[in-house]
Formats: sequence, structure tokens, C-alpha cells
Amino acid sequence: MAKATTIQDIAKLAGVSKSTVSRVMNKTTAVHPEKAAAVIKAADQLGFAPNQFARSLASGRSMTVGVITQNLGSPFYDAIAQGVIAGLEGTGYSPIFADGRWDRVVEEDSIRSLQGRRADGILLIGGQLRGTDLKALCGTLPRVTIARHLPSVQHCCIYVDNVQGGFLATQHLIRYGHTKIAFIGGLHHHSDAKDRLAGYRKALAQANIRFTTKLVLEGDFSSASGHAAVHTLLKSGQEFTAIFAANDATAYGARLALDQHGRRVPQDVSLVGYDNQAESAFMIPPLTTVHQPAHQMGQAAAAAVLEKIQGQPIKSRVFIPELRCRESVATRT
Amino acid sequence: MAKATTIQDIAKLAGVSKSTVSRVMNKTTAVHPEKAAAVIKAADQLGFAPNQFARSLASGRSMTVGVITQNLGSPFYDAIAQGVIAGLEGTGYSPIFADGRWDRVVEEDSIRSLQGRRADGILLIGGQLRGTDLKALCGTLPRVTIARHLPSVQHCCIYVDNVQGGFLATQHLIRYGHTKIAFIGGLHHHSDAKDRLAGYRKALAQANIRFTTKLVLEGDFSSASGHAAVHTLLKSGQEFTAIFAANDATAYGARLALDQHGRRVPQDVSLVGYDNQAESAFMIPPLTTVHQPAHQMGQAAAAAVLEKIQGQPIKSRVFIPELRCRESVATRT
DNA sequence: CCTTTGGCTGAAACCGGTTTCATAATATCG
DNA sequence: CGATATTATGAAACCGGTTTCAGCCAAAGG
Repeated sequence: MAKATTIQDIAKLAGVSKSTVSRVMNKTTAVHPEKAAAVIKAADQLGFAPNQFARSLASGRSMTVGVITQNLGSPFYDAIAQGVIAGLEGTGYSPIFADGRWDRVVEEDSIRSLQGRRADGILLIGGQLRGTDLKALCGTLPRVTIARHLPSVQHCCIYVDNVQGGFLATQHLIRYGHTKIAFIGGLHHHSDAKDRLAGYRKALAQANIRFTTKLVLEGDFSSASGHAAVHTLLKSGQEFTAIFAANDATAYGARLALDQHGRRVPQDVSLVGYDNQAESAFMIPPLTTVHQPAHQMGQAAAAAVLEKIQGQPIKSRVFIPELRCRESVATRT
Repeated sequence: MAKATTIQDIAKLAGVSKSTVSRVMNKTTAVHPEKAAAVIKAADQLGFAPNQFARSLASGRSMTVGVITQNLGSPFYDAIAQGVIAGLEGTGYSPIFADGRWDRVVEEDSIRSLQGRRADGILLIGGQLRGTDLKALCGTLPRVTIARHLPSVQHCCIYVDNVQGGFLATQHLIRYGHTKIAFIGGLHHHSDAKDRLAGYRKALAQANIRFTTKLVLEGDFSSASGHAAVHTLLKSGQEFTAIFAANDATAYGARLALDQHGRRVPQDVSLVGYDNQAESAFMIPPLTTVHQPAHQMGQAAAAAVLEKIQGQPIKSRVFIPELRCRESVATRT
């Protein structure tokens, strides 16, 4: 590669010292307008792009925030990541991504790598590490956790109330007269899935409906698992008139299986999902689901970590999910 | 933040010079085993994480490849990005992402920013910039374009044959007896959409079916646009027995609109999409669509740019799309 | 007219590594 | 045993910026 143009080249061309060039670029001190103009002209002419490494090394700030994702590809987490990008836009900070792949060891490596890159702050989307591990690993490095609630008080978390979401979905079905409501969960060690199940149980209890494990199926947040779960459920002979799926993808699979067994939605079986994935509004019938303000959470988290970098104290924030009523729920016949 | 430990601290603790520490860390030259052990022990003790900025500044290599995306959130482009991540895994190189947002100016800024971060290579997923602009901007910096075909010879492109994809989809419908096939396109300035339309026309011509603009609708790759297009089509009174949608999202919208107008799929109208999005296999009925090996393309591109960084010459590569037959196409009645 | 104030500016130190170079210590060889 | 080849190592230069510091010069004040 032809060596990139440096601040020194510009200084020579503009007939000033490199200190002056730096001052023009950063507007740290007033410089004579005439010289400033010459510098800018020279920079333009040479197509100058300051070496971020040198800049960061010298200033101590990297102007980046590390974002740890868990296997992109899930609509909910993708939306959060986009919110983060949007929230960082125009702030001078850039995100650098590292993938944690829902694996404790990989996640730890990712954080170390981000530290090596001297990220000014860290944003964790989901993740496996415990609060204490994080603290040990990051020290005083500003960090914010998204879509996960860590009990530790001083740790800032931006998350959704999944218990409430599960409650809303189930309550909605109960209001339509359903009492035999199946729940297709997610991975049982995943806290979101556990919380949604808790919300489901809470709604049941409030309506004096007996909870039975026979109506809770294990899934893994995939459409295939929803499909399989409905097969299992139908084969079990257990009666049900409604299904609450732990996420929309699971609901899609469930919907297909129901169709394949001649059960109509919503006439025979009502269905509620979770996530309000883009495709859900165009399912047949359009899927009633629980909306999570993923994009806003991402933005809020970006703003939060920036504030923390600036030394301001920040507090955790819980977002409230909302039910999006469409056409996959009907009164029990 | 408490100042991080530096190579100098370790040198002092281990009683050697910083050159020696560097040598131990990088295994560039043999050092006395005893001293090496002392260095390693000191590094461990102090929890040393080398400053990537200093390292990159000194060595001139950043060990990163810049990836320019266009508004994450589209399944096809997301899959490519994941392929890139997978392809870089274990190579020592990390991806840094920058969003081009399908905007020429933003894209140019992104490239500059990546140059500022001294990326060793650049991977462009989609994008707006012309080949000559790119060349002017990047100079000799290794770069590979994914999912777009630039005429310039020396420019390496990893892309799919969209004409062939459009051809396959349309031919499939023709084989099932359809002659009145509507096409719901994408943005008409988008080359993928244009190519798919060209494939559609090619299949029609080969079967001696007259092409009419009355059966091609303008969409924007969104479900809403597919939904609207079908409304328009039905209102126009134009007869049709099949629809080829420029992507799966569009097909979802079309499917819903058909349902709302009492047209059954596939009995009344056959439907083919494009992208083989994850949800498509769980649509009702499961959607026949054109599969693009997005993940593999991402991996191939990552491998290509790495080779180019190592100075090896690389050539463009075109991937062939495949039809995934499911249940949304039936013989014309 | 001389001193003080204040705005600009360049020289130089510094950030934390890598890498070159010279040198001291040791090994090999005739 | 003396000369030469081979290691191992530290000193110092360097990467490309930022930032401190001192100095210059012009305007303001006494």
C-alpha cells in the first residue's frame, strides 16, 4: 500500500508545523484563519484520514464502544444492535462488535479483545457472564448490559420485564375465555424464557386456573422447535384451545403444525407470540404478539454508556412490553 | 480507569528490557528460557493486555478487516455478514463494521473511517459506489465486493447470478402451466431487482409468452409493498395465476393480501419468493423460493480478502442460486 | 516608551508498542 | 589458542498523532 498521508505531509504542504495541523483538525485552539485555510486545503488535496491508532494512543481515548453480541441473526437482538448503532450515530463514537456466541469462554475472550482495543465503554447484549465475573474482568470500565437483568446494584441494565410480557400474553388469552393454554418455552436455562413462563403462571394463578406441566413444552426459540412441540402436544392428547409461544419464530412453527393437523387459527386454536418480529404482521392470520421496544433499548443503552464514560452516574432502566393485538386470537367457542 | 499495565511495567518487574518483553510476547526471536519465564510470570501477575493501538501503530498492520454493511436487518445481508464473521474466525483478523445505509455519501465516509482505523482490507456488502470511485478512494487497499457485480476487471466480486435466479423461479412457474405470471419487483434502481426482472423476462421469452408491463408491479423489498402490489393488481382486473416476488418479504405481504381477497395459495394463485429466508419454510403454505448461498458467500469473501492481503491474486466468483421447491406452487387449474 | 497581557505557533516530550542496530557473551572452528 | 560465527540482549529510533511548554509578536495599559 502506498503510505497514507500523515499530519506531517500536510504540515509541509501547508507550510506550518504538525502541532498546528493537529489544532486545526481538532479545533482545540484558535489558529490564524489564513493558516487554517491552508491546512484544510492541503488536507483535502491529499485526502487525509487521520490514523486512529496514533490518535488514540496519544490521547488515551479510543472513541469506540465495544458491543458484545450473541450470534446475530435473531430479530430481537438484531434490532437492539441497530438501536445501538443509531444511538452512537453522530456522537463521534464508533461501535466495534465482538461475538460472544452465548458461550461463557468466548464472551470472556471477546471482552479481553475489546479491552485490548481500548474500548472506552462496553455494551453487553445478552450474555452469560455473571455480574461478579464482569466486574472482575472490566474493573472500572464503563459497561451497560442490555436485555438482561443482573441483580448487582451498581451494574447498569437496560432490560424488558419479561414476566410482565408473559403475563400480558396469557391474560389476553384468558380474557378471550381460554383456560387450557399451552406454553411453548425457550431453552430452560435462558432467563428470558424462565421469566415469560413465570408471567404465564402468574396470569393463570390470578385467574384461578390450575397450572399443569403437561401444557408446557420445551422449545429452543426456533420455528422447528415450535413445530415439533405442537406435534408432541397433539400426540399427547392433552386438550388445549390456545398456545402462547415464547417467541414469534416458535409461533410460526406451531402455526404450521396446527395447519398440517387441520386445526384452524384462530377458530380452533388461538395463538400468541413474543417479539413482534417484522414478519408477524404478515402471517396468516396476522399474529398477536408481545412487542419489545428493542430499538429504543439499544438507543437508550448507547446513551447510557456514553453518559457513564463522561463520568455521570446512571441507573438501570426497565422497559415495559406491550401487547400487539392482531388476528390470531379469538373467543373460545 | 487505573492506568493499564504496559510492557514497561513488565520489563521492570521481570528485570529485562522492554524489547525482550516484546520478543517473548510475539515469539519473534529466541530468548533465554529463564528470562522468558520471568516475563510470562510478570505478565500474568499484572494481567497484561497489550495495547492494540500501540501495536498496530508500530507494526503498521491492524489485523482488522473493515466490513461495510448496508442497514443490517435484511436476512440476506445479515447472513452474508455472519458468513464473513465465520470466515474470519481463527485467522487473527477481526472485523470492524461500518454502516453505509445505501447512501453514497455515508458509504464514502464509512470507507474513510475504516481507512482511519487502518483496516488491512475492506469488504463491501452491497453498496452504491461505482468501481472507479472505489478505486480512487481505496487505492491499493485490498477490497472485495459481495453481492454486487462491478464491471471493472481487476475488482474482485463475490456475487450471485440474479438473472439466473429470476429465470429459475419463472421457469418453474411456467412448467406448472402458468402463463399469466405477475412480477413484484424491488426498487427499480437496485441492480438485484433489475437482474431478477431480466431473468423473468428471459424465461417468458424462452416459453414464447408475451411480456406485459401490466403484470410487473413496483415494490421496495418490503412486505408492505408486496401487500399493496397485490391490492393494485387485483383492482386493475388484470388476470394472473401466479406471482413471482422479488424477495420473500414481498411474498409474505402478497400472500396476506391474496388471503384477504379470498384467493387461495396455491390452488388459485401460485407464489414464488426469493432469498429463502428462515421464516419461509414455515409460511402457510411453505414458500417455494430461490435460495442464495449467502453464508458461503460471506465466508468466501473473507477468505478472498485475506488472500489478497497476503498479496495473492484473486479472481471474482459467481455463485449460482438454487430453487427450493415447497408448497406454494401448484399446477394451473 | 516600557511593561504587561494575551493570542498563535513551533519544538519537543509522550503514548506503548515493534524493529533495527550495535554489542557483549558464548560457541565453533582451524 | 586466537579468530570468527552465533546468540541473546538492551539502547534507541520509529509509528503518527496529542499535548505541554516556552517564546514570539502585536495590542493594550501605565
